[in-house]
Amino acid sequence: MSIDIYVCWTVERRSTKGRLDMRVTKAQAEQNRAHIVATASRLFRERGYDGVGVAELMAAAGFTHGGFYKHFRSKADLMAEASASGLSQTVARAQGLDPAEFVERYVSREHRDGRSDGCTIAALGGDAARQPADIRTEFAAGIENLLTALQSQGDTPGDADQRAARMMVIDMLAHSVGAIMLSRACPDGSPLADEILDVCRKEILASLAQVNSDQLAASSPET
Amino acid sequence: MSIDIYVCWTVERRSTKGRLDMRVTKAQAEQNRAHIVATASRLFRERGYDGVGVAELMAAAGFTHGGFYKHFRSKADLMAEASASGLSQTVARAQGLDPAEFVERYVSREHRDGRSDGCTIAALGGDAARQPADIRTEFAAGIENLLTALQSQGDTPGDADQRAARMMVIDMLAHSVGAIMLSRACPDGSPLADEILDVCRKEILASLAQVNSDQLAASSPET
DNA sequence: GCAATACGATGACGATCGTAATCTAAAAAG
DNA sequence: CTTTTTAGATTACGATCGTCATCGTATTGC
Repeated sequence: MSIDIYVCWTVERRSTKGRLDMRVTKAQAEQNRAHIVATASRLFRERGYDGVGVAELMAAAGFTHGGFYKHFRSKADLMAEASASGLSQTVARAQGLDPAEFVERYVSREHRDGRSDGCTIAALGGDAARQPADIRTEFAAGIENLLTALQSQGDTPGDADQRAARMMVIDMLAHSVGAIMLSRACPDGSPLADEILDVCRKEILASLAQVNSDQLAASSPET
Repeated sequence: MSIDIYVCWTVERRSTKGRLDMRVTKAQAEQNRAHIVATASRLFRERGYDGVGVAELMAAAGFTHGGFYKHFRSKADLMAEASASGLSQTVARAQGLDPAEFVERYVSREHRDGRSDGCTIAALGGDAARQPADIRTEFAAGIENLLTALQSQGDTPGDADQRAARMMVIDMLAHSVGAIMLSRACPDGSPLADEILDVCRKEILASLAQVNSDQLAASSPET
């Protein structure tokens, strides 16, 4: 997943150092741009929007800071794009998972401890709330996409109460996000951090199971 | 609530401008320090730890930035103190509320739209995860205090399964925090933002009611 | 092939960042 | 009363911030 196929020809290029300045194919440039966005998405998740500067970001992608504004109109623009990229990655990973499977992976120590490769909502949701409208719009779209992805795999095949399924998924997502964020706010080896995760995973799965059994009961006419 | 009794003698003082530099009572200094912490707690909640500089912070409190290091060893120190202050405010407000009352106030539009006066966990939890250990320790302590405050008012009077009550409160808190953060990440007038809040409030209250009825059923010996 | 284009490097800009030294005068200590 | 202490203002440090101007060159459009 998220293989990051980007071959580091740029490093080679920069190793030639001094004066061998060479221009780059249109396709290469596009690829470079995508690589910058991917790098930004990772770095922002790790240290927050304000925690990474343009220069450091470009350096991490294998470039100098000068070329930045050939690709993006501002840092805020990149923030929006990197957010969208990260969010769609989360959506892609949720595809084909039923809610219980999603929760099992989402509310886990591995996810909590892997900020840079984890869910953008959990990593940057708190920061996004303070950002301009276009970034929050990306978040809303990402959340909406995640909802439909999770709903499509739900156990409600198809009838009028897809509304109930949507409600269930919204609630489950908020619950899972809250569990991760609360756990991450605690010190690293903290017992409370693990307790929060374990308790919430159990409770969320239980409430999913209960919804399913309610549905079963509703579908059988008697008792 | 949180009346901010701090009388603005400092403004008067600063209006005297130029050369009337006067020293301040030990009690005044202590009061000033507390005021700086309170101002920082509010500003940090509004704009994040990285979103407010020392100079702006001191100016907001009515001082120049020079005196800062007479009160705090570093900005990180103030961040820890401001966090602790904000967290204990949240705990104080939760005192005497049963879980349902807490949820009703917490998972609300008023709370979501009032970042600077709202819960520190919801406002800075995402940022805290990226901060040094001492700040996360403050958060863990604050969360623990909030848990006991909410548990003390729960409907479980006192027996061996206080563990169940604790689990319930942990789960409810993570759920509520997630709802607020998710809603805040959406654009200002967004329907999704309100939908998340409404759905989650309803579901959290429902699950609280169910826990209560389960308890009732368990306490009565037959059926 | 020639001219125009544009990616990326280099360097610099004003502003702001966290931190610190210096100074002043009144409160605290004696 | 004299001395010491210290809260807070002023000023300044070096680093970093986001942004931009300049330039060179290889790619692109003709």
